[in-house]
Amino acid sequence: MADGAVGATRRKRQGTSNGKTTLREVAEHAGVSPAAVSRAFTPGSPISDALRARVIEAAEGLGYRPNRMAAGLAGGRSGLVGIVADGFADPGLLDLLDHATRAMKGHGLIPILLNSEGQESFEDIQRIVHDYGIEALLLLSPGLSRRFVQGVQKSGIRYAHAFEAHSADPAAAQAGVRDILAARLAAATFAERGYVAPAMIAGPEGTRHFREPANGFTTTLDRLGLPNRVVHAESWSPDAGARAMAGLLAQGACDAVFCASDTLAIGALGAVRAAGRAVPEDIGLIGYDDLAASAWPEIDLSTIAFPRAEIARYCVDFLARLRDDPSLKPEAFVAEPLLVERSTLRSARV
Amino acid sequence: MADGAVGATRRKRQGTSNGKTTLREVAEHAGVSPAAVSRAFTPGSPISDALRARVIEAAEGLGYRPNRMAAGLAGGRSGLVGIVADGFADPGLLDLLDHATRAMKGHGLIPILLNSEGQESFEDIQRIVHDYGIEALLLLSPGLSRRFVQGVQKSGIRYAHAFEAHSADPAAAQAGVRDILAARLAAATFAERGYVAPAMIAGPEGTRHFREPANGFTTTLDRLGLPNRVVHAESWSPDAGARAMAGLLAQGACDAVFCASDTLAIGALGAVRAAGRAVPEDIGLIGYDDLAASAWPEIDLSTIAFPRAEIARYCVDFLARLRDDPSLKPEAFVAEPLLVERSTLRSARV
DNA sequence: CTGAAAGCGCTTACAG
DNA sequence: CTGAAAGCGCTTACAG
Repeated sequence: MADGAVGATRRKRQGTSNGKTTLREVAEHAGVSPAAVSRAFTPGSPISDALRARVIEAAEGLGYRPNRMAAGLAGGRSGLVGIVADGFADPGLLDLLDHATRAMKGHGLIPILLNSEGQESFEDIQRIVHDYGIEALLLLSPGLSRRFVQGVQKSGIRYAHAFEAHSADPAAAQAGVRDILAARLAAATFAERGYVAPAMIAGPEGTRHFREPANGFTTTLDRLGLPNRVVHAESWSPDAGARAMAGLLAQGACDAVFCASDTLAIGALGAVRAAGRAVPEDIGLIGYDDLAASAWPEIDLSTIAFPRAEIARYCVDFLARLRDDPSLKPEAFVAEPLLVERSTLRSARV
Repeated sequence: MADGAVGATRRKRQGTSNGKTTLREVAEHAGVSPAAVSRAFTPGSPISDALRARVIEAAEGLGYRPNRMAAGLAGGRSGLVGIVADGFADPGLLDLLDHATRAMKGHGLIPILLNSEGQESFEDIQRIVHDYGIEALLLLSPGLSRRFVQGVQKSGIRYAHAFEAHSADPAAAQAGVRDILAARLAAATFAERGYVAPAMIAGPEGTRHFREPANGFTTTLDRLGLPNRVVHAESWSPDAGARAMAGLLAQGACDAVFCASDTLAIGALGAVRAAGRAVPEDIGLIGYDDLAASAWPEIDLSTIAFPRAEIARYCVDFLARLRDDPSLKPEAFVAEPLLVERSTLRSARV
């Protein structure tokens, strides 16, 4: 019967049915068991090609789509992955979000956006993961505390981590540029361009990305016999960058500044100009991120690229593979820091 | 018994249980029916204060949290709302996302990020809504086609729409600035500042935001007896803005330009300077959005504000109210366009 | 490879 | 107000 009359149920219920075809109806129309329908839609399930074909045909005829919530409940595979993000003032996040969501779509994964701005503790996130049967977490947040990351680690929740890249024996899947290498590159570049007193504006204290790049920066410069110093910005905003730069300028004695992010560098750039100093002659500037805005002619910032597209894709692909093979070992994708040459750096001495 | 032994089930299953307490266990510990536990957690359910208190106590003791997936399946209230977004190159979206997700958290709603960039048809979105029992849609996308919006409308899916604001008899909940008023304000401002040949760089043809602002712009200028013209950018990117501006400049005969977005205006600004013309003396510029970047000293763009925080919050709050009262009628929140005065406009004639 | 059955963790008409 | 029961739409050991 084409009208799909289902065995009389005692009462009409609302549920999420939404007037949509259910697995049971497909089973009846195809003349198979419900289990067969389920198997037909589950890759790797034990089912013959013939049976599967029959099911698929009936399903298409009825416009059937498995209800993922029910599948998640029954089988634990909701297809939901939580994107933990903060730093909503940094356009780089938007880019990451764009790439990550596109990659997820390719894997049939659905992104839940977990805004961890402010003091979202790991426990809060963990609760949501439980409440919704979220399968994995994608950490897209540079501002995550060590405590948070350790919490995720211990919880056993699957995850991948952008903004983290320790090539040796990673504790979890991660992808990123190694901050220390970026900092070394910046330091070496300043030296090569003839700057003699480089400084660094690092991110706010307490961030996981603070110590490593600062070390890379000072160590390299020490080795080259150049003076150097590191100050912190109070946040990642351009304003914070401008204030830090103003402070550096007030103390004199610096002619090049590496900023831990492009947002910081953009603020610093404004501060340098406001102080009547010339970029890149008086002051050289290197950012870190290569935001779209950094390429605008008004900004035109020399910076170290952070390959957001590759990193987002790598993390999502890893999560998708992990889903098919839970025994997968953590891996790291380490991108090389790359200098994007624009106008805030003197050219190399010839 | 504190160990919560549950009646012997025939087999161990994995499910999403995750080792977490279930409703049944709470019921047993509290010595009440499962229904009572469910009711205790559902505002407005028929349950005595005494019973509820007893349940809540047991629940807290066990660290119980209702599984939202199961609740969604059984009751149709998943708490999931889909954010339909595109334009991931525009930082304004990130801002909107930030405000919307924060507002949702306040209502216990969870955001699913639906990236509609490219050609995501309404049918695709509808499928996801079904698959996951998404309760409502928040349209945060300026680039949605009329077809898409009509599809949502007809589908009966609940939604709220940012970037839309027709005060009279709204067909659905919407919030935004009326483009036509923004365009009129820009036109009037140019006239007041003594510009004599204003032009407008509108968004790409085909966008829902094209015709209305263009009309507002030209009509106002016609009435004031000033020449005017409208060109389209090929996209919303700064590059597209720069190309449109270059085109305008090449033809001469314009001394002020209203851009349909700040991203466009930022590109236009670069093009004006690249052509060796002075802003705001030779060419006045007004953008639309008031992005964070527009306030950077290097940009310092005069623009018409789009109150993203209020708009995002309004939409989310509406969705939350609609959830509690499905009979709620659609409403519109119309924000007044407001000129943010910066350096790309001559000052008023004295 | 298949099907019947139990179960995932909740909700809600129904009958007190 | 309460509880027993049926149901939401799927999955997966179990026993062929």
